[in-house]
Amino acid sequence: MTRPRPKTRIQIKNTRAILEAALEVFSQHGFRGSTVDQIADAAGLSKPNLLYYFPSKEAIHLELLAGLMDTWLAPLHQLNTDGDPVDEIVGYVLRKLAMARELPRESRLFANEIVQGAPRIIDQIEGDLRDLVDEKCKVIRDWIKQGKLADVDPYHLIFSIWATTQHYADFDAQVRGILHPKKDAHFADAAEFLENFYRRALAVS
Amino acid sequence: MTRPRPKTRIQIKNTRAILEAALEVFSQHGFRGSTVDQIADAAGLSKPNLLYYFPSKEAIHLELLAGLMDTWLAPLHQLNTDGDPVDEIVGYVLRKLAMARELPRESRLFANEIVQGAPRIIDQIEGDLRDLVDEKCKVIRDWIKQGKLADVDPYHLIFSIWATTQHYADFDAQVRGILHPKKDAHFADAAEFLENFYRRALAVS
DNA sequence: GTCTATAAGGTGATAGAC
DNA sequence: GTCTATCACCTTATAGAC
Repeated sequence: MTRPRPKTRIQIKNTRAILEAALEVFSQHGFRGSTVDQIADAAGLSKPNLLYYFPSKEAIHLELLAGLMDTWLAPLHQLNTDGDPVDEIVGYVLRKLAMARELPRESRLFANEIVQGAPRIIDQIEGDLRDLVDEKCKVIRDWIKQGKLADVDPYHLIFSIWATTQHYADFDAQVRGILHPKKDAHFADAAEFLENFYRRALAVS
Repeated sequence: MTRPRPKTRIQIKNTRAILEAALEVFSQHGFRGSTVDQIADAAGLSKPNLLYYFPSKEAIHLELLAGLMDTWLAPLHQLNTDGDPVDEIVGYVLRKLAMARELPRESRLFANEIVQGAPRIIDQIEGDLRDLVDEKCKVIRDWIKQGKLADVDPYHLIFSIWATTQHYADFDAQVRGILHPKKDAHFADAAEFLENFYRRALAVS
C-alpha cells in the first residue's frame, strides 16, 4: 500500500521502467484498453511486483499524465513577448511539430485521454493549461493591437496549432496510410507546409 | 449465429437502436473501453438479445465504421474542380467544421480508432480514403499550376483541414475546458477564424 | 424473438512464502 | 523485494427454456 520512500537504485530503476512501459502501453491502447499484465511484461516485472511500486493501474496513469504536463506545456511557455510576433508563432508551431515527431507516445497518451472526455485530466486542463493559454492569448492580442500580427482570435489560433501539429503524432496511422507508399519522411514536408502557411496567414497585409 | 435476413419492422428498429447505442458508447469509451452490456442497456435490449442481432461486439463496431465511411468522405467528395479554388477549399473547411459540430460522436469514433493505430480500419484508409485524397490532390495541384492558389503541398493542406476542424469534435473536452467560462457557442468563432485563415494562406500574392 | 442461466476466460488486486 | 498462488469480479458469448 505505502509506496517505498527511501529510494534505492533498484527502486528508481524499476519505477522508471514501469513508467516507460506504461507510456508505451497506455499511449497505444488507452487507459481501459491497457492491462496491468501488459505493462508488467513490458517493464520486465511480475504483476504483483509492479503493484508493489504503484498501488493501482490508475495511479500509474495519473503519475504519467502529471509528470508529462510540464513537457507538454514547455513549447507554449517559450513564446516570447519581446520577439518578432510572426517568428514567435512560427517558432511555436515548429517546436510543437518537433515534439509530435520526437514524443508521439506522449501526444497519443493525452489524445486518448482527451478524446474520451478527459475524465482523469480535466482539472489540469482547467488549471495550469487554461492559465497558461489565457496568459499567452493576452500577449497575442497585444501584438495584434500593435499591428504586428493579422487580426485573428488568439484562442482559435492556438487550437489550430495544437491540431495541425499533434495530428502527425495522434493520427499517424492515417497519415501514413494516405501517404504510403509515396513518402516516408513526411515531417520535413509538414514543417515546410506549416511554416509557410502560418507566415502567410499571420502577416499583416 | 446467422443474422436475420427477411427484416421485419421490429428487426429494423432494433438493429438501428443497437447501432445508435453503439455509436454513443464506442465514441465515448473506444472499442476496448466499451462493453456489450453498456450498448445493450443504451439500446434498451438484453445482452443476449443484442447478440442475436450481431454475432459479436467487433461486428457491431465494424458495421458502424463501414456504414459511416460515406458520410465521413462526403464533404471531400463535394470539392468541385470547376469552382473557384479558394472558395472550394474554404467551402470544404466549413462543411467539415459543420460535420464536427453536428456529428461529434462519429468524429470521435474514428478518432478513437485511428489514435490507437486504426487496427480495424486501416484497409479502408489505404483504400477508398487514399484514392479519394489522391484524386482531390491532383485537382489542387492543377489549381496551383494555373496560378489560382498559393503553392502548398495538397496532402498537408488536407491534413491541416482534417486536423483543425475535427479538433472541435475530438478534443471538445479540452476546447471547453480552455474556453470555459468565457465562451459557449465557440463554433461560430471557429468558423470565422478558419475561413479567414485559409483565405489568407491560400490567396495568390 | 426474448429471456434466464451459465460457461469460459480475462483482469485488477491481494496473501503469504521466500 | 520478488515470487507463486489465488480471490473476486467483470466481460464476451452461448445454451436452452418460453
